[in-house]
Amino acid sequence: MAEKIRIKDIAERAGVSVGTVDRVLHDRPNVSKPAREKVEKALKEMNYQPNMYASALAYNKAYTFYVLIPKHESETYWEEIEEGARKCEETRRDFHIDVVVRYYERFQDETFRQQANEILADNASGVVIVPSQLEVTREFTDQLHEKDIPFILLDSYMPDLKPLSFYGQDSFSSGYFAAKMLMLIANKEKEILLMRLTKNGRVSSKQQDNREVGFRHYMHDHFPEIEILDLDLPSDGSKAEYNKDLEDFFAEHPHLHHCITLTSKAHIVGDFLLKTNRRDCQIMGYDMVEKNARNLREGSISFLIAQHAYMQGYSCIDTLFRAIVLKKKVTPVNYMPIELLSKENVDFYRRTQL
Amino acid sequence: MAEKIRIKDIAERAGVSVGTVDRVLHDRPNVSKPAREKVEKALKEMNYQPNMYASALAYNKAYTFYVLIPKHESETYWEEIEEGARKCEETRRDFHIDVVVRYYERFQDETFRQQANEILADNASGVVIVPSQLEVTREFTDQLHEKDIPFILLDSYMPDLKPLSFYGQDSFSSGYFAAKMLMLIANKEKEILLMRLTKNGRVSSKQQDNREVGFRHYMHDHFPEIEILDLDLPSDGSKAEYNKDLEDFFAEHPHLHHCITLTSKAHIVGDFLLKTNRRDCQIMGYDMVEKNARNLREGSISFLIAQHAYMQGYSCIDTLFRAIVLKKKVTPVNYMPIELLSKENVDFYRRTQL
DNA sequence: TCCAATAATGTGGGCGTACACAATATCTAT
DNA sequence: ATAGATATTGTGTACGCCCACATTATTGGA
Repeated sequence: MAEKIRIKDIAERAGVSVGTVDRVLHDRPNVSKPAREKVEKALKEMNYQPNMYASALAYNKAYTFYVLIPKHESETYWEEIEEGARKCEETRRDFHIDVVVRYYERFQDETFRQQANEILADNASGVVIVPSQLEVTREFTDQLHEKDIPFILLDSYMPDLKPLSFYGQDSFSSGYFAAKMLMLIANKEKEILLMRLTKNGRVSSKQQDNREVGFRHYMHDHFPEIEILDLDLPSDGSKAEYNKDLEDFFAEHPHLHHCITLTSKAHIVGDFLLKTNRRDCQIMGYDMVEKNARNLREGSISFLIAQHAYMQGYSCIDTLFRAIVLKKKVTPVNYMPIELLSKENVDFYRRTQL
Repeated sequence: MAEKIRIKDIAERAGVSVGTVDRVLHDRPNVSKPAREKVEKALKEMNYQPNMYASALAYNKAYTFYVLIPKHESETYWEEIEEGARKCEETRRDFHIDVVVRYYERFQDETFRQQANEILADNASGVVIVPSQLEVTREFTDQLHEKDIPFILLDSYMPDLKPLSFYGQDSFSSGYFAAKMLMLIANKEKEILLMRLTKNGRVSSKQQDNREVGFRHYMHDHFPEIEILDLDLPSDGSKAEYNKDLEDFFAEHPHLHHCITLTSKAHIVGDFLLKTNRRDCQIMGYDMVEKNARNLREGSISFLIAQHAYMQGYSCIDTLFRAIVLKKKVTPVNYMPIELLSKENVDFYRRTQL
């Protein structure tokens, strides 16, 4: 059974004191070459693994991790991420981990900058960032690099910024997969609807954009003859506006039977269909938020693609923890699973396996 | 921000010594009623949460968790479970957790009994059991109850045995879901093939059996006109035997285009189809083992249903750990997600999110 | 060669908790 | 009231590691 090797055992084997072993372990100065070599040899031979709990206890140091994400309402993808992060804070409580969440307004760079500056002023131990536009995000990460503060990118991958790690879904593959699934039920159609959320005429997130590329890619390769109709809804519209837009659209296209959105707002269409009693249209969308789950169970949404938002939030904080507190190496790029949910398996989709 | 409240702080607030607080915390005798009340009041008011790492350090006690599973080869569902359990052992190493895996032969009760007895003799702190037949399993769990050794059931749920917890997939729902997915691609068929693995003419596991119930249930409800052809292969057959049986079957049924198996052996059919160059037959099966993954990527398997075997092994050990070492409450029934894998999303299926 | 400066090494206290044991306080029977 | 038993409370040490400080060895300059 795996013997517990302590620093003391290493010291004895190497014929030095625990202080010297400690210096070697932490790469601190004032160790003679022969001593260092003896210790390193003993370390390797005995396969020393530090007891991280004793270590954390002795350090007795507090860490503050900041999370910078878009402002959001309840029952959203972002909220799930936040809850996952909070859960990790709780799990690691005994290591003195504090998680502070800060919000910025999408498309308002100033709010991003302001929050970024506050985080910099507060001397964070690490940061999780849901990127805004590349340039304004870079302003922030450059300063973080300067201050040697590790950060993780969440949701949107920008390798140029050299993050410690990335968590999110491969949007292209996810859109590609979504198309495949939609075509299992819609392969006989002449036209399908792609509902998008836009802000000032632009698609409202890089994720949505990339998913669309993957989606169209699949359609082009496998079903070039199917026409993809676009319907853009304002990302900050009201229920009434949405219903009017949808009403108009469906009036124009009475033979439409399949609709997909690459956002978490499938429930807008689902509610509309239920309300107007259209039972001959199937919908597909993203994210296991409560409103979507309800539609899925009732049958007004056929498929959802989920991405373990809760787990993403959890993993980001836990990765900062492992990198900064435990000083372990971490995986630089983490694509989350692309999961298909339907009425039949949605009840087994769980927040976390732990 | 969350202030760290220590036993010492509680002692001061309650006006007693740390020893008394310790006695209250561990429900040990020799505490006067007024003292106990003062301490409990302070505990509640200050919301004391023990530092489990300091606690583990002080306990300095070793725990041995046994895992009793069927004997298996590499690249199987069982092996993944074993690896997950090992991973958890490593993660919790600093708590002195040892995981010992024992194997029994399926359908040979004697081997199960023998391993069970050894585990009992070794004084396990906790046990994870993949159940054999109900009665022989009960013999074991009765003794565990008698010795107050907690155990977790894995894969097959037997509530009568009163386990501490259960991990596994809901087999009925999983078979039901499998049928739905198969019917997305096979809804125009007159007949489909259900390939089963049997031992002495009986289906070789309770899981497989229950999945079949769910599967047939869906078919009966939604596609009663489709004929389900059975083909039973021996669970311990050779590649040559399999190929011969399949050859015979396909000769008899030249118009068969869809095949499903509710076991992890879809790759047997996949390899056969590749080898005999039959490109017009689509397969569905279970479990993300390497052989299946290869077939999936090459296109000879269309869908797999996965159940996070690795995570199941991990969670079982971690649950024993949380219950026994940390003395926390644990969830009694844990159904794992029912996940759909296809060529397009298989690369993002990950062993663990942590 | 000797002393001061510096490099190398060793030692002890503390992190929060558990538990054995020492030190009191309370009670019972004489 | 007092010895002796028992119930209650307090204290000190250990767990493995980190780090400040004390101690010892080595070096270089006069």
